Amino acid sequence: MFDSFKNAILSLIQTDQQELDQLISLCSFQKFRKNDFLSQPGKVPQEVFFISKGLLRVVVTDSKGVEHTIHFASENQFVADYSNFLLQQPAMYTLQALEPLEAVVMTRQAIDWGYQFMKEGDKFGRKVAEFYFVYQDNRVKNYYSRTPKERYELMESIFPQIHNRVPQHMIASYLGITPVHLSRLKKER
Amino acid sequence: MFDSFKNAILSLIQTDQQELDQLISLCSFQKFRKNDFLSQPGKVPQEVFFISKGLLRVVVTDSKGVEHTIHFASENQFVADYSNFLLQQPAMYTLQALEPLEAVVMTRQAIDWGYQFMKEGDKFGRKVAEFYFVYQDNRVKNYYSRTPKERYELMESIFPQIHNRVPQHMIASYLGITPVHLSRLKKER
DNA sequence: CCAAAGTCTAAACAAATGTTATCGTTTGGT
DNA sequence: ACCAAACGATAACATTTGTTTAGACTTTGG
Repeated sequence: MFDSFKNAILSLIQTDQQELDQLISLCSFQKFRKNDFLSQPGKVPQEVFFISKGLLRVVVTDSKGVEHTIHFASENQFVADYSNFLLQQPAMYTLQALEPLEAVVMTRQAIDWGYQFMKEGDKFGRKVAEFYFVYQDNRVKNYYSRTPKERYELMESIFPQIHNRVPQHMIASYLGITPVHLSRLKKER
Repeated sequence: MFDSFKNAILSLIQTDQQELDQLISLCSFQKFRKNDFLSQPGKVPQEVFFISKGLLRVVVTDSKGVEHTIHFASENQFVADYSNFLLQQPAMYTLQALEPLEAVVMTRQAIDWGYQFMKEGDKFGRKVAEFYFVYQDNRVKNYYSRTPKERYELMESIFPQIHNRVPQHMIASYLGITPVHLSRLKKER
C-alpha cells in the first residue's frame, strides 16, 4: 500500500526501515472516487498527498468564479496547496480527483516529525521543494515565451496520453485558453 | 560587506560565527555596472547571487529572439538561474543589472559545502527553495486568474516604487503584454 | 435502455491585444 | 552643451483570442 511512497522517498534520500515505518505510522491512506475533492479553498491545508494511483487536477477559481485548471498530477507525485500549507494560510486551490484515486496522506505532524527526527528530513524537504520549484519555473518560462499553440504542442509531446484521460476543456484551461480556441488550434495544425 | 548576507541566513536557520565565516570564505563579493550581465544563457550556472545592493532583471529569450523580462530582484534577495543550477544544465536566463549592483557570489562549492557540513545546511536550502516555490506558484496563479490590467494593479500595489527604477517596456514584458498595450491600460484607468 | 448531461466542433461576431509608425521628450555619452 | 539613442504616448490597423449559440455525438446514471 505504501510501497511507491517508500520508493519515492528512497529515490531522494538515504534512510532506514525504522525511520520509514515511523513516518508511515503518522500517515494514512485514503481513497477517492472520481470527482471527489481532496481539498477545497478556505481552510488551512494540513496535509500533503502522495498519489499512488489515479489522476487529479488542481484548480484555482478567480474573482469572477471562473475555474482555471492549473495542474494535473498522477501516480508517484506529491501534490497539495503547498504554498498555503507552508504559509499556513487558507487554501486557494481545489484538488479534485479525475479518476478513482488512492493517496498517501502526509499530515503536517508527519512532515514536522520528519524534519525533526529523520536524519535527512530537511534534505528530503529540500529535494521536494527544489523539484517543484523547477516545475513551476518551467511553467512561468513557458507561459512567457511560448504561444498557446506552442504550449499545446509542447504538452502533446510531453503527455501524449493526457488527451485520453481528461476532457479537452480542462486541457484548454491548463493552456490558458478557451475550449473553443483549442478546438480551432487543433484544426489549423 | 557580508552583513546583509549573514542576516539573511540567520533569518532562516540557526548557525554560529564559525560556520558563517567558513561559508563566507568560500564566497566572493562582486560589483557590476548598470547593464552588466551577471550571467548569460548557454553555460551551466555555477553560482547563486545574493544582492546586497542594486536591482537586476531576469530575462528569457524565446525562439524568435524576443526578450521577456520575467523577474526583478533587488536588495536582500537570492537570484540565479536556479532551475538550471540545480539540474546542472545550460542556463536559459540572462541576469542583467539595471542599476549599479553589488552581490555576494555563492559558488556551487560553497553551497555543497554548506549542505555537507553546516548543521542546518539542508534546512537552509529547503527554506530558500520553499520561498522561491511560493513565489513562482504565485506567479503561475496570478497569470492564470488575473487579466493584464489586474496584474498591473497588483504590481502597482506591491511595488509602488518600481516605476521609478525600471523602464516601462520591461514592466510591460513582466506583465506579459506589449509596451503599447501597457500605455493604453494606464490611460484607461 | 432511455433521458439527461457532458463533450467537441463550428460559425459569426466581439473584445482584447499586438504591430507598425510617428512624434515629442528624456537620457547618456563624449 | 550637443547629439544620438532610448523612451513613452498615441493612432490606425491587424491579428489573436474570447463569447455566444447551435448541432452532432458520446457518456453516464437510473
